[in-house]
Amino acid sequence: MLSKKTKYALHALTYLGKHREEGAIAIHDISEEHGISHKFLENILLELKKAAMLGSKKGKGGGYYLIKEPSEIPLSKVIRLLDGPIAMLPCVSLNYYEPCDECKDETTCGIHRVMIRVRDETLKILENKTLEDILKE
Amino acid sequence: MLSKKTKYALHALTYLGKHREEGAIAIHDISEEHGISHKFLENILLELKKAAMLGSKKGKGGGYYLIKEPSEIPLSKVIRLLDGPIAMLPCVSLNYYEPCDECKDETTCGIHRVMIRVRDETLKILENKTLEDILKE
DNA sequence: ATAAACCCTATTTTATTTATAGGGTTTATA
DNA sequence: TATAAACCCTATAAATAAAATAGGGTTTAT
Repeated sequence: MLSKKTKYALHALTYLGKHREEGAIAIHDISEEHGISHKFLENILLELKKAAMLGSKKGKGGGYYLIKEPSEIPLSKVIRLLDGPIAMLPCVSLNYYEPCDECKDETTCGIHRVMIRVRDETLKILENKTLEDILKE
Repeated sequence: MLSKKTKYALHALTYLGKHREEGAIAIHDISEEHGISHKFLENILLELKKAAMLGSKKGKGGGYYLIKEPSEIPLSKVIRLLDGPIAMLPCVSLNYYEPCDECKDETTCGIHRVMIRVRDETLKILENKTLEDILKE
């Protein structure tokens, strides 16, 4: 299951995408729209900014805005940033690999093999679907 | 990520599958093989039994054993039993549906739509891959 | 008889997620 | 140039969920 953090991030990005023409959008506007605590959302937006998905403008009238085309923000990137691994097992994670400590030999583990397939199919979707796809109804 | 409970369950089923000819297998044998706490594993095996995947035999020489062909135990069933939903969002779960409380309208939510696709592709694998597939190397 | 194993319920521990708190810095604009 | 609006940072608390432990009762093969 995706964490609330990730869900909030996706909703925030969607909101920023929809209001892209209006320049910087205040945290407040987004947090009210989706009933997210202002401070919690702030942390998330900062992470998105550090990851070069968002830009920000300080001072009165400031806020956040997309600095990439929605088509250039794959969902996989957002999920990995806020949630970590997409894979169902650490031993098949591409970005957060760790051996499973229950498993003796990865190369002969049948569970491992199946989970690689699940990972690949999931990534096929999440790396190709972008914010743009979410924006269009 | 799959919980340890699910991983333990899969390993236990695999072990039981491999030693199917030997009749009832004691918890102890499995917990030693995979370094799982005896009591914790016991809980898991009981759940698997309640779900009609395992049978058990009491008394000296007793233990657990598969009561289905490995080909009749899809991985989706094991995961759902121990971990709950397979979907990435409650609002797209087939077996554990709940509305997302951040989301105003499910029918127009782009995130919802993508996650249905992820769910379907994941299930396509996990419902067709069975214990049998895990058993063969 | 008894030891081995099943069966059950409750509690504790640990980790993770979610949220809050509080304050400092920057900057547009009146 | 004061000030309000918004960014930025670190730390901590509260809530929830996962993992493990505890302890004891019941069944049954030998």
